[in-house]
Amino acid sequence: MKILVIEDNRDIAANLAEYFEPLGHILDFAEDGLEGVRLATSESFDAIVLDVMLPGLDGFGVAKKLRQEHGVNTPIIMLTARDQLDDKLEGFASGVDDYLVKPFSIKELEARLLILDKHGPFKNTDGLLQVGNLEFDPTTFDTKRDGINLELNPIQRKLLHYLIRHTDRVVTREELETVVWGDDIPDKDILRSHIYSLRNIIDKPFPYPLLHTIHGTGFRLHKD
Amino acid sequence: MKILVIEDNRDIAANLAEYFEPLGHILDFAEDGLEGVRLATSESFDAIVLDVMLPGLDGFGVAKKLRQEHGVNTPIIMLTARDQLDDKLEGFASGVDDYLVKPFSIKELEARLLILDKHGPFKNTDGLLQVGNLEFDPTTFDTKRDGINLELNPIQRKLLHYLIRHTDRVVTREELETVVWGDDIPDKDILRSHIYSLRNIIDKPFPYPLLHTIHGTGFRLHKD
DNA sequence: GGTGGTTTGTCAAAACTATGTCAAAATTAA
DNA sequence: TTAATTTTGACATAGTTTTGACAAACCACC
Repeated sequence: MKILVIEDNRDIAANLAEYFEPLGHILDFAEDGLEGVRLATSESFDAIVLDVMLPGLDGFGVAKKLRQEHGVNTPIIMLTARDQLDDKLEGFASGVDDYLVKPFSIKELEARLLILDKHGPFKNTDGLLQVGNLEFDPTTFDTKRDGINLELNPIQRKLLHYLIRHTDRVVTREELETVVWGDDIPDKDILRSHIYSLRNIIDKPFPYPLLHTIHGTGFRLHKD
Repeated sequence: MKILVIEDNRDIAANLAEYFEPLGHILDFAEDGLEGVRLATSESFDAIVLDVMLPGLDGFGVAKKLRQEHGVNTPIIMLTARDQLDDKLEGFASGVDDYLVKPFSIKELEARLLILDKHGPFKNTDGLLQVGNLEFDPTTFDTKRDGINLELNPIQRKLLHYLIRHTDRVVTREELETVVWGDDIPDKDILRSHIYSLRNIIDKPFPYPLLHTIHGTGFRLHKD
């Protein structure tokens, strides 16, 4: 299984790695809530282990953000220090799938993770992002408009993924450049070419465009 | 939801009825293990609430019977008086999906039932896995496509097993490398050769390929 | 409403990188 | 030792990204 661990306590994180990695699982770590959200939305995992107490955005916030804003439906197990019913209910209300109270047994965590894995991909199809008739599935990379399959290359995918997650909002050129190149933003204005080619695929063959230019600022993906 | 409650304590049963029925759920009751098995196999439920301590066949026995002998994969939530790790692990090993320690909060039970409902019945994982006409049995390693037996070597098996468990999802090179070599990922790009040889076996002799390359990211096993 | 500077769109060729292919060498297991 | 498996490297191919040059659109100012 590929598991995302969102936990600021390095001892716990190290323990999990030590136990699960030799069993053939792949763990990724985030040390705070926002980093967790970033990872959970940019890659695909089989499960997320989420601590409640985190610097910045707490566990409930992370779960809500993932479920409501990003349409991520990866199973989440929440870890908490307090065995309080209200915490659990708040967790479940935030979209959490299971709940473990610290100190927890790593074997119980394993058993619960395996259960979540067995349940497999969810029956509902959210996780699928869409604007109007354009849709993008971040786990399979399937991209369609009007039911027609579109083929994107890696940069086009990153751009569309970011744009579609921020549908209707104006996204600056710098944001997009950071999404694609991280901190090594090229000095030339290469983004232009990529936006051009993205448009050729997602807009050109269709009656009206979804990707609009905001002169002097950036771009905006929206219907109408 | 339609819920089967297997519980010999009438007070608890009455409480559950009192709480859940007004919420629109339908409850059926069994007072011992065998009666529970009989009901669970003769009707279809969305979830089963199962006490461990039962006259005759106990909860573990009921779960095992349902899963192994009757192939019932309705989600089961187990109730126990003791908060012992071994009990929980035995429960999970018997095929139970969740676990609650008495005295439990009825609201927590409700939250957990709703989650199980959202997940639906789990897929059988010890049975064979398949995509299209390709099948792989993780216990015997039998591999077939179009009914024709295929011979895989250990690395090819690991790759196929991982890919087929994540059918349709884009799997990164890094994931596959971790699956095969753990933390000692070779510095050269050896994976390429193994994918090549895996393809020679599972795709080359057949009219259309199932293993697709996602340039810049990894691979994806899927039909069409 | 024209004018000049700036930003963005267009496109194809060049530079680059990732992947496919295969056979021989090295390693490991029987 | 023999047989099977795994690694290596070399070359071919396919796909991606960058570049640069020109055109069009936009904006601010007169």
